[in-house]
Amino acid sequence: MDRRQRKSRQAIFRAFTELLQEESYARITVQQIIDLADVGRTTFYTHFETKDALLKSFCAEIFEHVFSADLNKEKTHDFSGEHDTKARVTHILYHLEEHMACLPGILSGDGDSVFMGYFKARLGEMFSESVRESGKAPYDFVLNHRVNAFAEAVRWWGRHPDYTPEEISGFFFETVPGVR
Amino acid sequence: MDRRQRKSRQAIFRAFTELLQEESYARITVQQIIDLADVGRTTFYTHFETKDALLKSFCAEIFEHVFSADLNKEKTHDFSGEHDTKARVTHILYHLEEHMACLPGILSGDGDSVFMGYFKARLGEMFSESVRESGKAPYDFVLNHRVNAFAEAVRWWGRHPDYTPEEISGFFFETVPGVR
DNA sequence: CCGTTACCGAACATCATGTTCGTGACCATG
DNA sequence: CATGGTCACGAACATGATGTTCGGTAACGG
Repeated sequence: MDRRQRKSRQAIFRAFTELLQEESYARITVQQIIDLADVGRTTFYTHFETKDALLKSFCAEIFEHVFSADLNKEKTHDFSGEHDTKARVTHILYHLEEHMACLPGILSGDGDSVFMGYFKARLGEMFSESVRESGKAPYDFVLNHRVNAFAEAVRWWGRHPDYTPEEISGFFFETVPGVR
Repeated sequence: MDRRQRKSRQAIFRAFTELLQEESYARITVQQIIDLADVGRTTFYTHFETKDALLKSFCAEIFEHVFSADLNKEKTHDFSGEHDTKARVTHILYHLEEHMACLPGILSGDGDSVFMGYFKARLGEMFSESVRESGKAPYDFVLNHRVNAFAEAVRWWGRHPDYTPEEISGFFFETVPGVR
């Protein structure tokens, strides 16, 4: 890829992350992004079709990072049973922590659905095998509950950033029993 | 209040609910509302400062209805302990069911935060006494989890409308143990 | 060195929100 | 019924954001 392309793309992402730490996604304008990134308006739109497309790429990149790192670890260790899931969850939290500063900006208002959409899809895969059909509640309901419980735990974390990943993980497993 | 005022206000609400059943809040324009309500643009803005203000009024009205009816019932019966909360929850679900058709429109994308903001605030009050400090997880975390679990149960219900309020209530208490 | 490709920036089109204003209809009083 | 005050009307306007077009310029890579 052309060096100029990389530079522009990088500058846009950089500016975007910076803005997200001070303002909610909905209130960030393309103008602010291109001013801070110091690229032309046209350049922005050749890289990203819309503002939403930027957010999507951004989220996709975060989660690829967060979850692929997790998969590597999984290959290396290959635990089984309860311990494995706990380790994975904690590990995910560690990787999410790196992007913590952006979370409030993304999660407030409009960007929420994009971010959570990606996140919950990934979590759904991860928890899908952990649900046992036991009571009357449909599989779907229970899976949905666990996915949301974890997503909300992360959101809660964003408002109480002083806790460690291990603590958050602990709170989650304590509050949502039955996860293996 | 002037009859003309009531008529306009009612017409706007009516049009809004109707539109919400077919389109997400974010995609509904003021133009659509005033066309369907058959009122002037000026009229709309004398009744509601902004489009968001309309949504807020709308949500406020729904929840006043849903929760105040619940409080009446509470006064009449005044159960205590587990049974009471279950009855209240089921009752809330019954009242929410009346507005079910609007939910997908409100919950997708932008309106979500307004609706959920109101909803969770109310639920927070309701569940606040039900949380016992037992494990390591902070009170705040546990309360947040229960509130969200219920809110998400309602959202799930919106995607699976064939279940009854009792069933949803049952799923909720089965999935989230420890609620009194 | 040269063709290709990306960037620039200013202007433009479009669309939705919210405002202004003069006019006319309605309503609650005397 | 009369009359003053309130509300509704609609067209035009201001604003602000998104996304597009285009001719010119500079950097890249072979």
